[in-house]
Amino acid sequence: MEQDVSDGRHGGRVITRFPPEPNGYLHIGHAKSICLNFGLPRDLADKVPAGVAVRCHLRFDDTNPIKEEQEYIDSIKEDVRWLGFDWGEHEYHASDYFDQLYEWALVLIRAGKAYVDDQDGETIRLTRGTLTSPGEASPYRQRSVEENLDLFERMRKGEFPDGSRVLRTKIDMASPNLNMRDPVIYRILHARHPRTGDKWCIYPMYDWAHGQSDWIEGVTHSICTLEFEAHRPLYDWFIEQLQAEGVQPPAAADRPRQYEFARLNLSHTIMSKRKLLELVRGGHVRGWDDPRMPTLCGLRRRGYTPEAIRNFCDTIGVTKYNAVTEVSLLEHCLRDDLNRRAPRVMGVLNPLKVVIENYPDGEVEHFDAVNNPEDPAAGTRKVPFSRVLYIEREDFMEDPPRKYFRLYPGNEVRLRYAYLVTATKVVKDEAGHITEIHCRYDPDSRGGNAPDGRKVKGTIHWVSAAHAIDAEVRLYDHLFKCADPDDVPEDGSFLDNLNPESLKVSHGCKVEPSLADAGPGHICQFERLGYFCIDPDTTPENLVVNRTCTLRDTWARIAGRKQGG
RNA sequence: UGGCCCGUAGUUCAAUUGGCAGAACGCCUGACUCUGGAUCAGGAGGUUCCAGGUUCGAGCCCUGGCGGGCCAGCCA
Repeated sequence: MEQDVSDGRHGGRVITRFPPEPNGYLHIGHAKSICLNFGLPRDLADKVPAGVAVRCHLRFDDTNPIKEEQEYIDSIKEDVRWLGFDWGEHEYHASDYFDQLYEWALVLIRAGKAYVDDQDGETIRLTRGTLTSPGEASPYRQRSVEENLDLFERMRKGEFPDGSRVLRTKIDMASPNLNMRDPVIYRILHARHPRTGDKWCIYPMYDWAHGQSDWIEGVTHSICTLEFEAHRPLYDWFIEQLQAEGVQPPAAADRPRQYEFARLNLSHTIMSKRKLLELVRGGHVRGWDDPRMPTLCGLRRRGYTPEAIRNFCDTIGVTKYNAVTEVSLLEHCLRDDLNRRAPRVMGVLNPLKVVIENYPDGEVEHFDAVNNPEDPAAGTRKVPFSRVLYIEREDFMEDPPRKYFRLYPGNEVRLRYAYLVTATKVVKDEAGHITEIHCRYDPDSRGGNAPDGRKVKGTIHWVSAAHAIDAEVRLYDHLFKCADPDDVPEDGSFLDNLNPESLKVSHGCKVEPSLADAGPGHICQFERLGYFCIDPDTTPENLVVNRTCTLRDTWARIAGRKQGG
């Protein structure tokens, strides 16, 4: 689509825009649009002669002051930057064009192509007709230019209450495209605008503001989602009418074209701003940045990286087919990126005490541990080892099934980077719960190498009890328990599909001391467990860690398969 | 029941614009490994929604169906 354009149209210029309405937080669906709009010109930059404009604007579609807030504007800018995109000087607001839009509305009125309608919203709706029947003309449709000019001026001055009058364009009440049945382009809203304050009490509708904003900015490719397809004839109509009246935008740009693509749908989550808001308001999540939310700030807190999200957006492609992408693809992109960058550490989520019987009490050794096998430049670190350790409770079984090659009585495993140990004794409390394991270590296996070359199947992670840092770990799962949360019976709600186990908090987890210096946002891999990041809730007394995602776990699949029969 | 858009592997997308239907993810098998991770190799998986037509040749063009989406805000 865009290749055709780079060979000729618009003089080679490619100017796109990302046009959020500042009425909520950006989510992964917006990321698709951001990557598309910013990515297109970025990728074309070196294929175009010097001096030819190739860029993406950030434009806030702030035409409805009732729903929009500065808070959202700030968060949107932060999120777009975080994703790795830069709009340079090209930050705009539809509200920047309110004066121009007003002037152009006058042009339409003078040309007899717009009129003030005194009917109320209900009446306008009723007379618009239906999908199969034409609408009826408003009794005010034939007002004189002078009367329209006068009324519109008085609308602007604030002489009329909200909802009493609107400015409509005169197109075709019988059009099969409902958007062409004399759409409203101005409504009266006595509301304070975050940017223009009380200057206006009439505000342009989306259709009137969007295309003309594109035109003013010299946008060449106005890329939006599928539901605006039916608006394209209107988009074109406005510009054609203005051109017919001899209007040119200040920049004298040729007219922009609108293109549509399918918005992102992700399984196991929802993307609707309204429903997201419902989750927040209803206390089903802790806020917009809850790590289970598909919002960009939620994903960021969860430990997602901009690279992972961008790669995901590249992978899913762009079509007009209304598709549902599996979350597993997003998670694959996440792991792919984290695998390359996340430093490895050892952490024990569900600690089980291990005493090395034949290891001297009070002695401490430090072993070299590789920070990232995928990145030699990441170097190594020292990990302390002593007589009393913690291992993962799941890494010991008193009575193991076949093909279980972790610790069990009599079996030898490797404590990663440290020693080979063999379980000798199981200690239990009165209730029969295992409270600790005793092992013997092979002093000749220092560093984890079998002196005689004997094969040791299992390698498990551990943390020295005396040196461990306590941590609270938050384990996340999909927010919804089924692929399509909106798939509910007639009287049901998407809330019925919330996954009750989407958050599990583990207290008393033990992590290696190297994590002491890491601050909020720090990402790492707990070996064999998954990727984790430090949550902003962390205090000097309480380390809080989010599990970003698990590692791919073949054993869990095998075990699950057996259980499931 | 009007108009517009879309139908290719379980999923997301390709197919040099009419020339042997492919990739990635997922799934399965194997190799390797001091992460049961990663990596590597292999495998299964298709009536290209259906039916006609044009053509030497159709996923692609034409006609008609079927299925899905969007549109009746003074939201965007």
